[in-house]
Amino acid sequence: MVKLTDVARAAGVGYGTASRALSGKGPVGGDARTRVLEAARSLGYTTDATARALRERRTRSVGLIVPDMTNEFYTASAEVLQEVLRAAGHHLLVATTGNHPGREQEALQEMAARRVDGVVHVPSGATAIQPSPVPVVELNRYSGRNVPAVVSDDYNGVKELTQLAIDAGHTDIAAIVGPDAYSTSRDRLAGFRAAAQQAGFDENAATGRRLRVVSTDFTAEGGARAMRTLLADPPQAILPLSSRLVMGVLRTTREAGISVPDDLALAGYGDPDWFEIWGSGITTFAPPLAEMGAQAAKLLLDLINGDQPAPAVHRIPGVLRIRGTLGKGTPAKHSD
Amino acid sequence: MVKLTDVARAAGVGYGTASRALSGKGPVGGDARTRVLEAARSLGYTTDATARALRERRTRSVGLIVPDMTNEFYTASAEVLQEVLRAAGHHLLVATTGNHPGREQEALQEMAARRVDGVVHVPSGATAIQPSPVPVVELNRYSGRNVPAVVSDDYNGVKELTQLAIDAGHTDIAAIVGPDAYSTSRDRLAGFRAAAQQAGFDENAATGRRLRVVSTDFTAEGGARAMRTLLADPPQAILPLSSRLVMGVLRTTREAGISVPDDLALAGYGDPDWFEIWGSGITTFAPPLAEMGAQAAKLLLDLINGDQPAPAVHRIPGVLRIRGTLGKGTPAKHSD
DNA sequence: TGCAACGACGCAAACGAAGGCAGGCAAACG
DNA sequence: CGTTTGCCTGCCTTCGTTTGCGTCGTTGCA
Repeated sequence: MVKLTDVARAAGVGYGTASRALSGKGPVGGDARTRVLEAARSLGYTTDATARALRERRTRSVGLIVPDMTNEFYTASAEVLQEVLRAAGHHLLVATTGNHPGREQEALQEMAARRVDGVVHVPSGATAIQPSPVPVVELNRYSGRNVPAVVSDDYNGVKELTQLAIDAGHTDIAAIVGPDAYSTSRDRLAGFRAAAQQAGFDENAATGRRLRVVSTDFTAEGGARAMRTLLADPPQAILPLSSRLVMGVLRTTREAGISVPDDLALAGYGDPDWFEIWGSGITTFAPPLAEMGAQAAKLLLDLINGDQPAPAVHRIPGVLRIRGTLGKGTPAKHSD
Repeated sequence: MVKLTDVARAAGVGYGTASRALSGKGPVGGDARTRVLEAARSLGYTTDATARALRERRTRSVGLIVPDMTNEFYTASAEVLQEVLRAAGHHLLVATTGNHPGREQEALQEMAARRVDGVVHVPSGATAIQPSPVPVVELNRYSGRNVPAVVSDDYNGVKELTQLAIDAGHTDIAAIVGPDAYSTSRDRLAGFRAAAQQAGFDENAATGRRLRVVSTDFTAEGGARAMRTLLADPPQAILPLSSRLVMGVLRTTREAGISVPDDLALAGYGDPDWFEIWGSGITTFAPPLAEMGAQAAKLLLDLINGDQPAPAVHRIPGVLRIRGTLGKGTPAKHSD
């Protein structure tokens, strides 16, 4: 691997001069500059990022810690996050946790050991995670630690979505949510409850309007299981509040021969591209994944540059996609 | 940030001893060892990976270069790739190219500059990419350069898939493929042609059995466009040979009010989870994405360890998923 | 023509860890 | 009791880059 001293020797200058010529900082004669540049080009010199990182005390890299890389919910944000960071000269070090607090802690330590300039982190709910010595921005979920977070405005999104189901005339609505440990579960559930209770729904159907909540894990299998238990006394409308839960619910209805929306209305969460072409189209709340990624990147860059943004939860509004799965009574407003 | 000399001072030993105690290499007294370990623990010492990388001339990190992070086709491999590499003590540096040869070249250089120990690369078809000074394994596609590659056995997979369509009784079959620059397009197309021609299909329907091929780009929009042009003279069966092309085709048939499989039989490629629950289930060839990721990781680890595997294309067999979209004539064999 | 000032450039130190080398001390053996 | 052996240990150097400092030469102004 050709190094700076090789370039300097080839150009007939000291290595300090070569360094300055390459980096563009500090005064260097036009003649020497062109000789250095030419030598570097012809030798195929590329500056050693490990040595530079040691000297400069920064790596121009940031860590991304997500539960897994196959979930569009994370990768859609990650894609634009990566784009924004790359434009700012940073590269991405990725680790997955599978939602295990142990691996999450491990990943955080590994990132710190590698001296990344910052970390974007989808936190599990674990409270035992130790504070990181590098700037951290939370994405998708917030942990409650004193760290800025960028999330979707799930409370209002799911509230509106629920209102949509109510407006469609359904009087027996069930929501399926993920584990309470995740802020996403809590926010979505709160939005659901707010809309339903405001419309007079309660658990006992005292008013003739009934709401139910089933909690499971955030997987298709969890959704399928939850739906199966619901089958004993099926609601009129089901709200699986994550795209994987939607998947699970649809597997179960399919097996059970239940037609959506004819036998059961459905409104989902998330907007993977197949929602549009499934049956009559799945009505859903689409979180602003791209904007969230961009926002998280910007926040982290600010942090890296020494600015101290208030550690707050940034809730970005998403959009309702009104399609066919809520049945005939669905109003056409809000659609885009 | 606490460093080795801090630990050594706290433990009352020289920093060489501290280094040996921490790394476990070289003789160190039991007493000194425990003092060093204790000091490191209480100070929260974590060895500086940048300094270590400079000295050891390896980073314990590998680069992953993919077109984009939102495509399940890449992330499903990446997930297990990451798993295997992590188990071997390597971490992942990720770059996306958007299939731009320029950004691909740039990413390769960046990886080299960061002195990654190796690179896993989904190559675009560009021939102008310069050889990398670090070990490279190609994934999903092969470029023809002298580099080991791990791909799905698309030729045989698509050949069998096509045979399935033929066995179902369809006599007018069209395939939609991606750009010829990608090995995936060429292999899938070759498999399609092999099966069709062997069964007496040709472009002119001279034998009463007609095959058509439409080439477009590997996006849903490309698939939708291709399907729209096909609508002027619709085939009996359509084979969009990537999951995104399937998505595009289904968008068009939906808009046009064409029922799949009643009006048009379909067999796809890839197996995103929604294929199972779309309509009667999408019959498809599922490439072994997880195995490919694992295999690529193992190959790269061998390369890093100095072994020199023959630079060959490893084709891993996938599996046919026989579901409902090929229509009534579909035989039940081969299913799993 | 002399002096000052500034641009250009070489040399050296530092970033933090790892490993070679040599010295010291204790135990074991003659 | 002396010597050797071998483990333990501390110090020095190295990895490749950036940057501060000192020096030299040139130029401009009086």
